[in-house]
Amino acid sequence: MKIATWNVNSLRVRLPQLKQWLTESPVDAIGLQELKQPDEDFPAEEIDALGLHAAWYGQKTYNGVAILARQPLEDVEYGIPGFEDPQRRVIAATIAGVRLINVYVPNGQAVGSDKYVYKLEWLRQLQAYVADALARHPQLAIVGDYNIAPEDRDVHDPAKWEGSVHVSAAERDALAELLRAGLTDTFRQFEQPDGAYSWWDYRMGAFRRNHGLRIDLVLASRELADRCIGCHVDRRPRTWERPSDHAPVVATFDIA
DNA sequence: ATGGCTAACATGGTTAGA
Repeated sequence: MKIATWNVNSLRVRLPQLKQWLTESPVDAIGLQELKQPDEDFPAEEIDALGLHAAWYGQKTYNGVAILARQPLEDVEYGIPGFEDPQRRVIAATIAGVRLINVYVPNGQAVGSDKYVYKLEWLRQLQAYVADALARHPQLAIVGDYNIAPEDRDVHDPAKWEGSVHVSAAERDALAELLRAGLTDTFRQFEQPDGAYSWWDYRMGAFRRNHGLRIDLVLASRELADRCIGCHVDRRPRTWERPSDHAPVVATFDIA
């Protein structure tokens, strides 16, 4: 079973690339972030034509998340229960017995800003949600754009980024808390090349120079992590015409 | 050099992303 995550940065613009990538690199399930479109614009027919089931939770202009899967989606949940949040950033579903939560963690803009405060509060809400989900679902994967680089090796120039948003201690602590609760960063279960990132700024030739961050993650519960047999970033779509600034990340599990 | 690019909304220039 292959589970992927991809921040498409506008599903309207990126639909052709999504279709191409899913055709070339079939996965069993994928979490998409930053749809940037209202629910009524979701390309349901085109996704159906790919042979995929889907659930989506969008909004105009900003945010928006979706799950696509080969098998039907069961027990779809929208947002974090009990957390009133006008920003649509979370969707969950069960696929072939695996619980999949797809998240678009707030950017945070700058340390100390209102958006940073919101990001940290949002992460606290996510921690509680995840603790509950882990208790209910032994086979749990939480994929998405975390907007946090877990460690300095996930940052192209740690000295330049030190203390700033995406790497600050409070953000990394929040992510570490998720891992302590019983999740594994599947990417780090395996030997990886240096400079493996999942996002590169559109500016400054950042992709060409590999000036990136690894902020898109596939986290897995113990039971699922034990069956994980690989995880990689697929940089190819970042080389295509009019790319998303994020690349897809794919984890493979030894499950039917 | 604190910008550089891209997308949405708008239909020029602002907001947001990371």
